Amino acid sequence: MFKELPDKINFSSLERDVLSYWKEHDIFNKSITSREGSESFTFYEGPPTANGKPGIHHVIARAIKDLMCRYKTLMGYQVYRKAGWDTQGLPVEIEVEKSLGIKSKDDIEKLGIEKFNKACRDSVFKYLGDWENLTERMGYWVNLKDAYITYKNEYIESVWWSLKKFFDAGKIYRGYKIQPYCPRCETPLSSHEVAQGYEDVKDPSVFVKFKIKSGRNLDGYSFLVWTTTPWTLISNVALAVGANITYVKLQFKDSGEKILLAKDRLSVIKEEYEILGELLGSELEGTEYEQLFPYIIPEGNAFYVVPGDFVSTEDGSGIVHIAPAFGEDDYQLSRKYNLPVLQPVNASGNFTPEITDFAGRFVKEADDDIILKLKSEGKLYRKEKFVHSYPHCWRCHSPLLYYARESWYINTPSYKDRMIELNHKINWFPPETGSGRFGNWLEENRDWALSRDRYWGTPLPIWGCDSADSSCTCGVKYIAIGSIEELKEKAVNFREVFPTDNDIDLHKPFIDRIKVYCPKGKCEMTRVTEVIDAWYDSGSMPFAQHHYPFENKELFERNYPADFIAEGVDQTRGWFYSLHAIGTFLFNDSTYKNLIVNDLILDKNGHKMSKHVGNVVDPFEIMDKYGADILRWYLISSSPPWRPKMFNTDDMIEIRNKFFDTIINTYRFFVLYCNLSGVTIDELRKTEIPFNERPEIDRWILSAFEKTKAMYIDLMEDYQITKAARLLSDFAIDDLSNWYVRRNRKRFRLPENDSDKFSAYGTLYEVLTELLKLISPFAPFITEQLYINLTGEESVHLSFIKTNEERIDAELNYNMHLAKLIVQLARFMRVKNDLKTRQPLRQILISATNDSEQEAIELMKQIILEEINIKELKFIEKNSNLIRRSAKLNFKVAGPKYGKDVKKVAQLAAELPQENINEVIAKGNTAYGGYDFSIDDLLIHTENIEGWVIESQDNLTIALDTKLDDMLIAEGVAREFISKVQNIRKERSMEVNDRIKIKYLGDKELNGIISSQFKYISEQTMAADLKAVDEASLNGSEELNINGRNCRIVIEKV
RNA sequence: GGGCCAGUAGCUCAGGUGGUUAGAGCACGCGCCUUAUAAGCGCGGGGUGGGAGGUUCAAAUCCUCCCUGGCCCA
Repeated sequence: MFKELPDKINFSSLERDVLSYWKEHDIFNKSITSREGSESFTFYEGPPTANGKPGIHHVIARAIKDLMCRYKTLMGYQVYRKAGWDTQGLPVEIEVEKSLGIKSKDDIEKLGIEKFNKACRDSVFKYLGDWENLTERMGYWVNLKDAYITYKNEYIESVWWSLKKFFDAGKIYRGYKIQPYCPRCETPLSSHEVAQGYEDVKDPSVFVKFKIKSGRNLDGYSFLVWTTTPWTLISNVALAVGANITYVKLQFKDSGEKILLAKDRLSVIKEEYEILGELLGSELEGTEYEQLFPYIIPEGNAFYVVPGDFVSTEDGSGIVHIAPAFGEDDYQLSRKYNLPVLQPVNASGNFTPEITDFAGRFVKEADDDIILKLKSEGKLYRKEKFVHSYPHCWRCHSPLLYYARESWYINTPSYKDRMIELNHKINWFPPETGSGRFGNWLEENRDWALSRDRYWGTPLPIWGCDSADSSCTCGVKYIAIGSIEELKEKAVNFREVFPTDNDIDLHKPFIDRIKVYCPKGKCEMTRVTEVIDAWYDSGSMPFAQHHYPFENKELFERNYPADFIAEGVDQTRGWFYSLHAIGTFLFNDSTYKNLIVNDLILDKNGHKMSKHVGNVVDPFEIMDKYGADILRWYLISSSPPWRPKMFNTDDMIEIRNKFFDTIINTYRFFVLYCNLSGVTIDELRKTEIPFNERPEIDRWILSAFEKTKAMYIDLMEDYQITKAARLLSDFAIDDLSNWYVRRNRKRFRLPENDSDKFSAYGTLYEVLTELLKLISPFAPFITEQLYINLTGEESVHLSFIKTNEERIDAELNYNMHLAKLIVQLARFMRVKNDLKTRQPLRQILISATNDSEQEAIELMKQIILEEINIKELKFIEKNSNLIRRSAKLNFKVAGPKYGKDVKKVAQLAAELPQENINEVIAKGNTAYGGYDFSIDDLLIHTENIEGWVIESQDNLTIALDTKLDDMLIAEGVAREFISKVQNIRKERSMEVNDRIKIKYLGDKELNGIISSQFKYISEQTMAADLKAVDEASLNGSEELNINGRNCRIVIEKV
């Protein structure tokens, strides 16, 4: 007996049952061990930070990862799936700062780094439970027990190994550069961190007047200068102009004030003016002006005009203010012209005491007062506010400042070309993310700002000579340490800091206490203070997760590079980049071969989900309500994952009703009849009918299924998961359920030993079980339950997808397509002529366009006739002169042939006389209006068949014989009567094999018809008794309308 | 300001190497089929294919510009 399903399935509880089954039977583990020795499919898990709650957007990425891994397992690959956690870096520190009520680095120092880092370590897995629950509940198979954790010594050691490689190759250097800097966290940020944090803000936009000191005929003029960061004006040392830009001298009509600006930027001047002359930027070079804010008097030459090739006339005034400490271009210019650098801002972003008016104030907040001061001194021309996107700290949301700072860099541009080259090998889904967003990023690759002036991170394993500048003559400034072993060897005081190996903790503050000997042995070295960017940690996971190269060498090599990764689009310049940058250098190969990028999940109305707005969807709630299968199916099938998705729960109901209920009901149907007739799995095996002996319709569904499977595999191999899901849905609903099962219901009720019945059982069984395999990567729960019930095997996820492409019969598929088309047309005609399908008709007449089509229809005859309830199918001779046809030009063929004449030719084709049409059908071509038409040039439609009502579509034309005789009418009545009885049975929830007694009373004619159809009606309705009775025996009767005749009826269960 | 993506029915989405009635599902109305189905089928209403140009015999599809939205960058 097959297990029956309850009428109402609670997906959520079914899924929980499956989860405990998996756990109990260790199915996940078996899905890996059972593939021992097979080719491996390598997947890398991008580590999430477990100190934030998981959301719905995590479900989509994990659903994608899971389904590809499950699919590859079904295809026979061995797929290791090691989980991982990103546990270090600023996000963790910020959480801890919040919970400890700490606001700055000073507070951390006061608390003590040891305590602070311990708190970080403890907080890392704050939401671990939520993450594990989500992972398990949604059915994401990943090995959580053996997860890599980035703060572990082993992990850090591998990272050190890689850093030493970079260092020894001369790729890591200490540099002085303008960096985006978070004044709150007091640390520089890497470019990919900056990329995370753009926000729209309202900033001041001011035009300032710089008064010219002396110059050729420029006395009394001021330079008009535009800036959006007034606070940097205090540090101004120069102005830049474009050498080839034309500038104008103008005078305001009202005030008489004289101003200089680029000619192309005159639109910024609002009042009336007069132009007094033009000159080129190059002529302005060297012009001196008065210092705007004389708080600090710099040494050396300053306050004059220099040329800058970055100056444009796109916005502003065409004159750019230069503050070398606060801009990349500015800094480069200061190097070139030996300009002084004014840096009156401290590490917290506050003005230093020299700036008397603003001392101690945060620079951005001083903007407004600086503007006021400019105004009161008559130096302000105009101020506005404007909204633009400005980088903010991606964790604490403070606006970033651009600072000249010293820190450590990786010289990634030195191998940028190789990164670009290797990127071409990667299959990006969608490709435009790889070529556009990622490709452009590589093209403009910058040095990776590696170091962070923070605490909870992988310490940069670089030690510097304590006396490098003065007494020491060894000449070794810095060395990198690449392993614990190496550290032990070179350390001065290893056992003092770490008495035993168990005490080793590579983090601050301990590691900072270790001194090492200079390689020349003369002096001691101290570790630099910085930790590294946490993105470097995650980008090291391919090797660090296996503690390579210290352990698992072979394991790593077998699993590098990854065949597949998947994450959100926000990782493009995050994890995708760090993997690529590290992998390219270390292994000279792309770290991943294929990747699926998923976009954001928005709310129903296309807005970003945010706690603030309160439109966040809780994945647990959704899974409780609809189930993980449906959620997963929805996320993958509703639109390609790389398009922003508007999350709408209504769509999930539709998916359940249409797709999942159809699968489940197909299963129910199969099980119902198997159990009724006592057919078991064993019996199915014993009674298997050879493929070639099965009826056409069985061979058709198997052929259609194999075709679907082949397409599915093609799509999945190409990571087209959305199309694959839709394909399965279409097959299950249209072909399997609504055509095959519906058409063959009767065969499932045939008497016991009928081979036709066994063929139907066997066919449906096979398609159903195999189909469940294909669906299982997407919806792992329900498929598991049904598959186990059907096969008695341990798990669908341990099975193999096998192809039987030789069963694909293209001709048969086409024939069935034709049959469906004819059926559709016939139904349409019935509706038009008010003839319901239950009324049998005498004959259908079909005009086939050619012999092969006629043959095809002949083969499908039985199916067509049954489906539309017609007695006979006949063909009209294709050259019968009863047929009136019309022709239309086939543009696709005729277009290229006739070119400009095509319109004229189309006109001729439309008016082609009947004889010519007949000729072209008979001979293949005909001459008309000076053109020779071949059959391929034309689309021929049947307009009419004399004496018939017809309908046509494409090349098919059908006619119905709508005349009824007594026999047909009687049969129609019988079918109507049966249908009514069946409906009553259904309403009363009778079992399929319950026997009944029917008493009825109609008019004389109706009674006659029913009794003449006695056998047919009794059989169909499972009636043990069917008799006409009189008024008196009709207690509790129901009133029926049988094709316009009244009839009363009583039905009783026997 | 630059890059990428999207704009097709009230909603969600197909199609897209140019070929002349632009499709599906949901929702709405009418009808049909059915003792597996909350399913299915037919018909109907519903579309300036974001807008404007251009190339072409022919553009939803190719090109240019613009508009709107999203993401990314400066």
